[in-house]
Amino acid sequence: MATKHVKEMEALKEHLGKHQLKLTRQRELILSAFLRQEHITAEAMYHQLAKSDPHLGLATIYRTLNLFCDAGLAQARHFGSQTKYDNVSHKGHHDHLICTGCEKIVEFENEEIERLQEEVATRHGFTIKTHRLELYGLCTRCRD
Amino acid sequence: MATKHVKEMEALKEHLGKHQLKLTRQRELILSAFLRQEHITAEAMYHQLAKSDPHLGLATIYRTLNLFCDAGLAQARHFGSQTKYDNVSHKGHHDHLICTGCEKIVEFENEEIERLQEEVATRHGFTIKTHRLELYGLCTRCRD
DNA sequence: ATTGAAATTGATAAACTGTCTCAAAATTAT
DNA sequence: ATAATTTTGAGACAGTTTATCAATTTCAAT
Ligand SMILES: [Mn+2]
Ligand SMILES: [Mn+2]
Ligand SMILES: [Zn+2]
Ligand SMILES: [Zn+2]
Repeated sequence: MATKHVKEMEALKEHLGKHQLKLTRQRELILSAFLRQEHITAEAMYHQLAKSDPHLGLATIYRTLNLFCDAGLAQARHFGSQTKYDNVSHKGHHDHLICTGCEKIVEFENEEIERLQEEVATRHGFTIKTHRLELYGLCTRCRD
Repeated sequence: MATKHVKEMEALKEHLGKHQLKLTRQRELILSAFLRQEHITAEAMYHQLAKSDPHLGLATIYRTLNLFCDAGLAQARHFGSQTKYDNVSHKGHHDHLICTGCEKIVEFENEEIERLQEEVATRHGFTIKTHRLELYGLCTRCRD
């Protein structure tokens, strides 16, 4: 465990240092759980961690996942009814294909689309900071 | 008022007819208000209509705007914290540029992007039903 | 190692948005 | 007009996330 997720841990520590925040047992725990999962919700992580740490509060998980967003490790996504926290620390930015049949999520990047987005923005005098592209449909399996 | 929004009124009536729903004073009122605004929230409309119709219930507005979505006149968007109802009756499908400085929203269409989306989906075995593309950034005015 | 200021936590209350309930009212077909 | 059916409005309720605050933990300075 000391060998895994070192880079992300460093990134977190750097953010903490810059904002006079502290490194706690909970933050380490939640980071480790976060990096082990994709597109996880705060509640899902709460129940998952409750098995080994029954007293970890839900509020702490929300706070910490939001902290990861501030630190640039995570990004909040609004697919279903609950916010999903997406790991963007090792992968860079990416967008999503979402199957409305089985909830499967496929990540993709397409720099041609990204380029055209810039073009559209420029044409309207905008400077893009972020964007969100989600394609909803049916995967192969669910189409049959 | 009899001359305006006739087409949308017809579309609504057609949907009502097909689903044994009734045409009420509230539905006419809310349709008219809806077509007068862009990207409006249920609450904003509630307060707006309260001036002339203090007893129009918030639930009725939510129900009716959702009805418009079913009828294909409206589309729910999730920009801010509240759902915005977007008029798609006369315009067709479109995506959005959103200024995080002044909340300005610019609509755009780009069939090249749409085509590339299809391509990405196909490559992953998906059949797209809908999609959502939102570009967040600063407009000309807010950049200075 | 101890101290103490500052940040964090966990439990829970509260906020917020949207839907559900249900009796009363309105609509539409007969 | 009558009656069957749908709709409405008021408020209760539900789901998700944030705020509150006393107790605990961290960490920098002794
Ligand atoms: Mn992702
Ligand atoms: Mn729009
Ligand atoms: Zn599927
Ligand atoms: Zn602006």
